[in-house]
Parts: sequence; C-alpha cells; structure tokens
Amino acid sequence: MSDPGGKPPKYQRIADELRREIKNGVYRAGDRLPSETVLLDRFRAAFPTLSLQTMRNAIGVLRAEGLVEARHGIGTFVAANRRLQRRSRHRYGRARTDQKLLTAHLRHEILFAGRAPVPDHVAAAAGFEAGREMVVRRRLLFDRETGSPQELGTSYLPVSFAAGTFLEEATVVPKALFLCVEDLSGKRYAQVRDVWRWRGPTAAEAEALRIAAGSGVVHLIHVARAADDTVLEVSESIWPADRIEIIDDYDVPEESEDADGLSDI
Amino acid sequence: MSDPGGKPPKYQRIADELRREIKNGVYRAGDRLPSETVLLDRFRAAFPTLSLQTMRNAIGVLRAEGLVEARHGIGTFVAANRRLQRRSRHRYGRARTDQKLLTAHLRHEILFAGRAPVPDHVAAAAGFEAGREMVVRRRLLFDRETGSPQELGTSYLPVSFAAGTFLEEATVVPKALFLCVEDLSGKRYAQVRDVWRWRGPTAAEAEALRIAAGSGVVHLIHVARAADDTVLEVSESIWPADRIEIIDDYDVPEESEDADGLSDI
DNA sequence: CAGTGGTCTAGACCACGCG
DNA sequence: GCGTGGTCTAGACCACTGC
Repeated sequence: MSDPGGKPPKYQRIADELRREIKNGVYRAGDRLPSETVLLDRFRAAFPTLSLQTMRNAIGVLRAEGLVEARHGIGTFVAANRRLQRRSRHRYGRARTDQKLLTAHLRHEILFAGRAPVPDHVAAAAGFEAGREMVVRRRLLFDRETGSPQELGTSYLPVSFAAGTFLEEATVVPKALFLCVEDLSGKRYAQVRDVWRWRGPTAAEAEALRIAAGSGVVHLIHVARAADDTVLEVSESIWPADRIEIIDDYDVPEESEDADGLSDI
Repeated sequence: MSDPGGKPPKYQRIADELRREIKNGVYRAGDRLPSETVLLDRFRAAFPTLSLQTMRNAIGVLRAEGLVEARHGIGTFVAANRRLQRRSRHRYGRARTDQKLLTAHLRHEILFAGRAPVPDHVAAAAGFEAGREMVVRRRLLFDRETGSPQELGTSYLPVSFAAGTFLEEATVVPKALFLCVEDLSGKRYAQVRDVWRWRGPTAAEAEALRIAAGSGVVHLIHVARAADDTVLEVSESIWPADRIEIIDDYDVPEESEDADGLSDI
C-alpha cells in the first residue's frame, strides 16, 4: 500500500489535494481559490519549508489541466468548463439565407478584411504556391451571454472573384459567406475537406481568445471546392480546446467500399 | 514601431528567439537543443543576470507549444511533430473482414478484457445509468516502426450478448470488432454518434501514452446503435493531441434542411 | 492603496540515463 | 562519474485590478 521512498514531488501532492477538493465540491465552478499566500500558509502545516514558487507550481498543474484559470490582479478561479457544442459538416444549410442563426448566440467582430498573402500552412492545405495573394477576412466571435471570445476565424477567398467586392470591406456580410461566394463566383460548393488539429496557441491566438498559456486550441482548416476542383474558399477556425466539443452523427453504410490504410479505432 | 517601455518578459523573448531558430532550421526535427547550462551561458550575453529558472521558463514555453520535448537525463529535443492522419467515419468498411489493415501499422496490446462498471462519462454519453456493468476491452496500440504508443482504446459492450464470449478474453479478436458484435448480437450497426474533445491527460493516460505533462489528448467517444436504437457498442479512444490530425472529406448537399442552432464557422 | 498573480535571482540538491 | 533535466528554497520586485 504505502510507497516506500519514491514519493511524488511536493508540488504534485499539493496539486492532487487541491484537485480532490475541487472534484469534491469544496470549491465549485466559478469560485475563487484562496490566494497563493493563503494557500502557502495552509500547506506549510504539512510542508514547513514550502516555498511560494513550489506552491505556484502546484497551481500551475491545475492550470495546465484546465481545471482552474488565473486572472492577474484578481485571483485564481475554478473553471466553468462549459463546452460549446459544434456539429461537424453542418455549415451548408441552403435554407439559411440570412444571418439569424449566425447572430443569435454570437457577436461578430471583423478584425481584418482586405488582400494579403496566405500563410504557409493554408497554402499547403489548399495546394497553393506559398505567398499567393487572396482576399482575407478575419473575425472574432464572442458569446453574447458571457462576452467571452469563442472563436477566431479567417477566410481566404480567391482574388479572381472576390477582389473589389464587399468581401474586401470590414462589414458583416448580408448572408452566409458561402452563399455570397456562390453568387460572386457563379459556382456551387461541391466538395469539402476539413482537417482538425489540436495544438498549443500562438501568442496572438492566446491573446485574442484570452486563453492561458499551456492550454490548447482546436484548429480547423476547411477547404471548399467546386465540382471542377477549383478552390472557392479556404477557412481556418481556432477555438480554445477546452471550451469546445465536436459532435458527429452519421449512419453506417449498409455496404461500403474498403477503407484506406489509415488507423482503425 | 518600437515598443516604448512595455517589453515582454525575459523568458518570452528568449523563447521567441529559440522558436525563430527552430523555424529557420538552426535546429531541426529530432535535434538536441544545447543543454540548459549552455543556453544559460549563451543568453547571459544578452541578459547578464539571467537565472537558470528563467532559462527553464523559456524552454517551458516551447514545451507547452509542443515544439520541443524534454527527456530527463538526456536532453531537450525538437519535436518531430509527425501527425498520424485519421479519417473521421472510416471505421465501417464491410469488406474489411480480417485484421490485415488493423495490424499493418499498429501492434495491439490487450490491457484488459472482462466485466466492469462503466465510467460516468461513458454512461452519460450512451444514456446509461451510472455504474452499469458491461464487457470492457482495453487496448494500447503501438506504432510498429517507432515502437511508440499511439492510441489507448477502450470498448464497452452490453452484457446481453457479449457476456461469456471470446470478447471477455484477452486475445486479439478474429476480425474487426464491429463485425464480431454484429454476429453475436444479431443486429447491424446503423447510427453512430462521435463526440471529440480535447483535454489534459490523466496521470494514467500520460504514463500509458508517454506524453509530457502540459500537452493534451484527443478524446473520442463513439456510440454505435442498431436501427432499433439499442446501443451495440460504446468505445473511447485517446490519442496524444499533438500526434494526430483528423481528416474529413465530404460532399456539400445540393439542397438541405436547415441546420440547428449551433455555431457556424 | 492593498491584495492579487507574474517575473526573477542565486543559489542548492535530486533523479535519470549513459558510458 | 558526469551531464542531463527536475525540484526546491528564500527571498525580491513588478504589473494588474478594485476600492
């Protein structure tokens, strides 16, 4: 039962204790934890030589787990951990010709609209040469209820049909973006590739989405093509990884062709 | 242009410099970074009072970003960042009646097979009462090439048809699991719900998958039902978040019903 | 202003992997 | 044994927020 000798480090044991208390409801979602100095005093009962640095390391463990969030000058709070549910593939409802749903829960803020070269990873996803110039629209979406940023989205549109149009203006578009693109290009969306990745945030993303260093983001690159394979739109969306879940409902095909060589579950 | 006064903290500026060097190929994937003490000496040219702790904080930024990985007693290495590609929805190829593809790139290790109560989050996903007993199969999949663990998977099967069968034995099943389940239950897989989440690893997951603290895991809960809505299988898969990407190719429907109230891109 | 979390120093010793 | 990264102390001062 007892672990002879090899004890986990002090900061881990303190983190374990605090985690247990959070799970047990001693501190509930939204509650402020006692301040570092108060916690320091408290745990010095068990560890008389405990330093502030080590106490902070313990809290850092819980921050890395997304269990608590620190706000400079205010305190450290138990995270709400409400995840935004997002359905995969549910972008293209033809009936949705206006902005009703788009603006129901989220407030849009256009950060940039204009021409710019595409970043390398976007060019790679779409099969473009590096540095190609496109019409770029970047926006930040806020939860209307809480006011907190939820999503950082960037769309890249070919200059061929988007240049000189309202897509280059920093105003909210009159209907769903893909419908605008279909109107302007004269082509219809046919095939899509979504690539989902999870990674650490860049400094800019961390700032825009107000996420702690050490947590992650979900990164979607969405490449939409017409039936003739020309790219109509590439878009990129970033969510705080601990505030989102992706739901995918589908039917199992009766008989299907064999799959590729990728890993099974 | 210049930022008067408000400079970023020392550890950030050092991290920025090291990040730039990695991006520029000064250190390539797999390379060992100079040791902490060597880096300390080097950056003391710019910051004469630099402490080891601060130097470590700078490296910690890159570790949190998944850009480098530290190995105790060995060194700090630029991460390979090879992501395993996984297609969404590609589990059900009826033609794939044997283990060929399953064993081509991955080695299976059965960690557990037998009866156990389901964990709460699995019960919640499937709509079960908490603590329901099911047949549980847990396995760890290794990359045959590198020998590194890739995926931790657990399947939960109803006792009604799985109890007393080979599914309770710690041996590799003769064909794809879902085909075994269809044989034993007499029902066919019809509807599936996949829920993807990103979160910090538990201690057990971190150990099994050998991932660093501070990085995350991708968590998939897969609930498969027959046409009559009975649950045939719930499975849960965990991947190191920085070693996987999910690819979803699909066609845009010509005309479609309106979407739900969830967020758009 | 007081109280919070954030950064930093200059040391010390420990734990791990390798030769 | 030696060099690596990991943990830890006992201080110090800074930056942010709210009163």
